[in-house]
Amino acid sequence: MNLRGPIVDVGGVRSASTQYGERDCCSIEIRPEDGAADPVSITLWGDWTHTADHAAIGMELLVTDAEAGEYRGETTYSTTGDSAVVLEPDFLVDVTGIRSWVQCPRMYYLNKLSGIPLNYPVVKGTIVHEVFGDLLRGVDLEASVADRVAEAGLELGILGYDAAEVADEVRRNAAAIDGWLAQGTLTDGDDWRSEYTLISPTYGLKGRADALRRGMPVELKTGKNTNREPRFQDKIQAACYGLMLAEHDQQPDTGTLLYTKNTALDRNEATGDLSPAKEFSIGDGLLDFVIRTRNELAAMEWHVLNEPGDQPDGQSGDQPDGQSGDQPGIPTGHEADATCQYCFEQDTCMVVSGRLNQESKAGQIGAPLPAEEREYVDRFYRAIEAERRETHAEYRKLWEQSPAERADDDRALIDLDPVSETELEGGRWRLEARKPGNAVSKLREGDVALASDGDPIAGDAELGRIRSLGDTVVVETDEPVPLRRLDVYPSEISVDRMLTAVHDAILKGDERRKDVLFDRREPTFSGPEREWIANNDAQNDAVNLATTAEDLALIHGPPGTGKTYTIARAIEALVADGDRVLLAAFTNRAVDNALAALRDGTGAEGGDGSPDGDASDLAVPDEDVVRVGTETGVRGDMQDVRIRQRGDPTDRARELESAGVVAATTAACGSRVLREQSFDVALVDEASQLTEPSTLAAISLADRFVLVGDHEQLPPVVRAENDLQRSLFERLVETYPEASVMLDRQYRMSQRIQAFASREFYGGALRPATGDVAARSVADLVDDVADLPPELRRDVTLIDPDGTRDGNRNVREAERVAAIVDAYVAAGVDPDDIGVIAPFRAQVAEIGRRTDVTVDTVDRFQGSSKPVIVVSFVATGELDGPIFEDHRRTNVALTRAKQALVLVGDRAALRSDPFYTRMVEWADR
DNA sequence: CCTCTGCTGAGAGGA
Repeated sequence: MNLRGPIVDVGGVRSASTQYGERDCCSIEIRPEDGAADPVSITLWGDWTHTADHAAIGMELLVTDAEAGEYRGETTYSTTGDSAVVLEPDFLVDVTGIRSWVQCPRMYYLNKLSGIPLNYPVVKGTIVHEVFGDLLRGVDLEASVADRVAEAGLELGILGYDAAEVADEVRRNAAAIDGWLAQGTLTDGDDWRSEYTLISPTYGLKGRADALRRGMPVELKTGKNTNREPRFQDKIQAACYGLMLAEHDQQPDTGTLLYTKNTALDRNEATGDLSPAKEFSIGDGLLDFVIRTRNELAAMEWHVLNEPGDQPDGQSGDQPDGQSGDQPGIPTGHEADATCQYCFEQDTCMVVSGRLNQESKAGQIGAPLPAEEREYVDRFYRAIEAERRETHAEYRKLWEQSPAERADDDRALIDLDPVSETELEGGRWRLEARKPGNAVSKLREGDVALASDGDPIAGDAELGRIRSLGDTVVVETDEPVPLRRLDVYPSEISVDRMLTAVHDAILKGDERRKDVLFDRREPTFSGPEREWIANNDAQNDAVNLATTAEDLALIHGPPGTGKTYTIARAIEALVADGDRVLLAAFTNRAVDNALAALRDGTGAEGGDGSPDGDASDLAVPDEDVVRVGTETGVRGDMQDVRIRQRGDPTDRARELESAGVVAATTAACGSRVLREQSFDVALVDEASQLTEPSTLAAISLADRFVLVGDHEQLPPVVRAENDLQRSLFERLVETYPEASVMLDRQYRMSQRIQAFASREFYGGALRPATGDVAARSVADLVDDVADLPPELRRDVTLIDPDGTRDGNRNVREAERVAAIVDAYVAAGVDPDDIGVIAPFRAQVAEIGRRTDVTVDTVDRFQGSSKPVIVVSFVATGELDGPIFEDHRRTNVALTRAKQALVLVGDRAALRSDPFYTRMVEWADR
């Protein structure tokens, strides 16, 4: 039987006499998650006491194949020969993490912190792996090499390599594979599968095997190994995949490692140490070792989040015993018996240890960073790791949900009806399935998703890309799978990139920059003030702030104040001054919006936000602009400036390096290619929706930076509650008010509509830009106001439909909202001019069933506007819940309207809160 | 109780 639950007590390791002789054992008490409230005792025998050494109260423990026994009238449990003991099984460790951990735990930490930079061996390795996959799929070697080298054009170009020399080297590596395959190893009976994604809920592991041959893992290594044996960490990697295959009821007993630099195929097989393929047996002992190693790693990660430890204050840093006593969860290297002298990470290791004053086996180089900077790294490291845990929770949905929960959840499409599996050119597959009824999900075209036969864990599953999501679902994969289910595949890329951004900014960052970030130095400005924008002083000030900043400038743009227009003018001005500019934002939509404004020389939304609506004469020519992003991420009309990865290395690199303006999401700023670029100025839009580390990813690439945002609108989207919730923009606006300017004239809302938001959020400073804007009224939208029902003739109105909240819906309110929309349309308002906003997706769906106009959540409405906005509040009784407590969300909802705003909600519920009471009084006036 | 977008998928090397 399997036992699982949080640990409530860990006993000491003792020796016991058994029929097999003296054996070590250790008792652990857990509170089983199912059944009785009483803790149960489990005795871990033999090598599992190693895991007991790493266990702590509060950790989750799983013991498989435990055996029940009786001791002094109580049922106790113990491990058996088949048992596995797993700590924190919900923490999904990457196989590559285990690989580096067995070399040295500190290497695991360093890889995570600093990321793997753009370098040639790694890029080449990736290409060889792709060629390997192609060969297994039957693609011609020459065609594959040419194609895969071309695909890596941009990265190779940045590294200064030319296609022919890379192709030569790849060909030599591939020849070793090809030769091995041809040697007769690939017999008729062989069944191959390339790039197999594996997730193991039992062992808390995930990863992707290069290939399976007859169910046995095959790992490709593009390096050389002249030893008779495979490298230990390589064996461990392959063994991890073997372990995870147990989840599929397969028990591989052999692993193969293919070292492609070992090209001496002509050597005698019997003596030939240089054969590329090395086999090894995967025995139970090795698998148990893998699990124990994973437990060590998972335990260390648990300590990061659950033991705050001393602040690294510079005094308690040197722990003589070699333990990272004051920084739990930060490996020192003493855990391993690796030799630092031979380690390629030795220098990095010593520098990081020196900077952060960490204990490390390799020793320290250089002076420690100031305590406040070390504290900063520590704080964000923890916050980001907490966010990683939340990502792991999303993986859990792949196996944990009951069918009913799954039907409610929108992270997967289930009960698909497979239609066809078609082989494409290059051996890939196109899977098609019919979607039942009106199933909706978070999946989007272009997303990477897990296609499966209905069971993504134990069944047949392939990672692929969604091509189409109409009535039929189309997915492209490497191997065919009966497409019955499609799941969102959670990605840790965002958290990984936040971590490297903190590393780059603090450990490698410029001192002057850090002085400003840590409030040790006031930002300065120099140079002449010029007139860039007539008729709007705040916008003009904002551009001047951006052009004269020697450190940073902050532009606070409330709703409708012409943020995008100002950004475009600021970039033009900077480019005119000879600066190279990075334009970044959190979402692809915001990047493309700002880029569009820059390219057509006006503001977005047809000049909304521009004082005169004139095109600028400084417009940046298209050939100087490059958009970095994926094909599906980038808007259609920006594809012409999107840089392709594929192509001649020299051409691609020149295209990027010669661009005066590079536009990308902050996530893309953390990519290996952009981390190699540098800019004079980084301008970040939607900065108030960015976590501090994400902002760092963009601004670390530039000497100076400009942040544009509005901290009175929506904050960053994060899963965990911690330091990531506050944006750098908000922090800096508070620290350096004199480095910021607020755009105070808005081009959207009527006087009546903007009054509440202006008073509540902007200290009354927000005002209509012109008399025409102020005078906007519902009368502008209809021939005769008398055609509207009396309550809708007002520009702002509150309607109480006397409904009842049911979960996240309110049916009666939804009906009333639909009736209001109908009344506007009947009076002659264009349905395209009406938008409906609700706090919950359930209510959005409820209203959407009753009307054809745009209905969406607040979050999705941010950044756009409509002449008529109807807001459904849903709540009755009490206004509890964070969705109402964060008033910024209400600010966004109310400020989408230009001419007419209708609030639909329960008057009594709204009056239960002072803020909403003021809103009701404003609407009723 | 909830809202939500990024990621080319992860992982690719070196005595």
